[in-house]
Amino acid sequence: MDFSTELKFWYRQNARDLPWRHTTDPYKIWLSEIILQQTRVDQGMSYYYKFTENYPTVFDLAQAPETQILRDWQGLGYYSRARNLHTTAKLIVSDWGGKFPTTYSDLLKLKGVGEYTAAAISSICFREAKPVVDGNVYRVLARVFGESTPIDSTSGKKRFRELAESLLDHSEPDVYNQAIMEFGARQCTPRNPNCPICPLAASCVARKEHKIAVLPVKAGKTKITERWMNYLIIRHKDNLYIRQRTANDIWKNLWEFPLLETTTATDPKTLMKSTAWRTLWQEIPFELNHVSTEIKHILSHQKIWIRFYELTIDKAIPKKQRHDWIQIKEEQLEQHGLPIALHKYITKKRISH
DNA sequence: AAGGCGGGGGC
DNA sequence: GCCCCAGCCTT
Repeated sequence: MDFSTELKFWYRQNARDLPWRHTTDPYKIWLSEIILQQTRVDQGMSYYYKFTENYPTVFDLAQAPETQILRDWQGLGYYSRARNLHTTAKLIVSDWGGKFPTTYSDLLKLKGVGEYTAAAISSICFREAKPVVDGNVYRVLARVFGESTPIDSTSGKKRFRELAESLLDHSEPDVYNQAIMEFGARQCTPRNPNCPICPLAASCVARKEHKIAVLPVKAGKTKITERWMNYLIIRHKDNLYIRQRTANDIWKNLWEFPLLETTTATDPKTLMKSTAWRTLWQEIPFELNHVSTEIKHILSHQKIWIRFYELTIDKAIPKKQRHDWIQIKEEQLEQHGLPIALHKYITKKRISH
């Protein structure tokens, strides 16, 4: 059996029953593909159900306010996906009459749809012969063919794309593409692949040359930067103050409490004597109720130390001194998408009360 | 061509 | 701790 036949044979016996495998509706497939970018199936599953239920059609998604979409995306990460999701939904309605484009090249023009996603949608929904090249495919091809060009280099991407092109099953691109990804996710796993029962073991170069552990090769190393965030949870009766993060930074367009970010670790005493603190409060009287311990929050490229200051005030902060904060009722907080570290802190508080 | 962008899970 | 996940966009 050749490569694609072997993979499809394996797939028909080992495919998981996943909800997006029961449809070829491009809207649903698009949703699932965006959700699954850099995301494990197990993690994305509940979000797929949430989005298909809350937004059954592209019209529902297009009409929804972005804040609501970000709230539903809360916790999934890479929030540009949610913003682009909204942008594209609106464009599909306005320029395409609510019907998705049917070709790879047209799909590729959509915000948030790159080569991988365009190939996935066009092959699964329209059987266009375009190979998907995702993390799974890099791993399977690198091992089976002993390809050691770094997958994060320009030349490596070209090599793997060409290799994938040459292997693509043109008669069933939809089945083949899902087969090779499923094979990478379940059989040829990053660590401890199940080589003893692998149908490709006999021809696998990495297996023969004992390179399973070193393939695929990745060249780049991400630099981790540290940040210190001090959040002010300011209560006035049953009101809270929040602001939206609008800068080109992590958590863009999500909501947060008033923030004092420092460039080094700063203990509460020092922070409350700093000019930043005094500038923020000016003459407003407040009562400090609680200061949390430092909470470590790890992102792929940042290590963030978060401390929460819980305060109450007797009089609402005058508009002039409110910076870009808005005042909301405490129960309205859940209508806003928060970084998951903030959401967890608030939720835990509520339970402990 | 390189770097930024989340959060969770496996080991 | 480190690595990886149905990647994409910006500079």
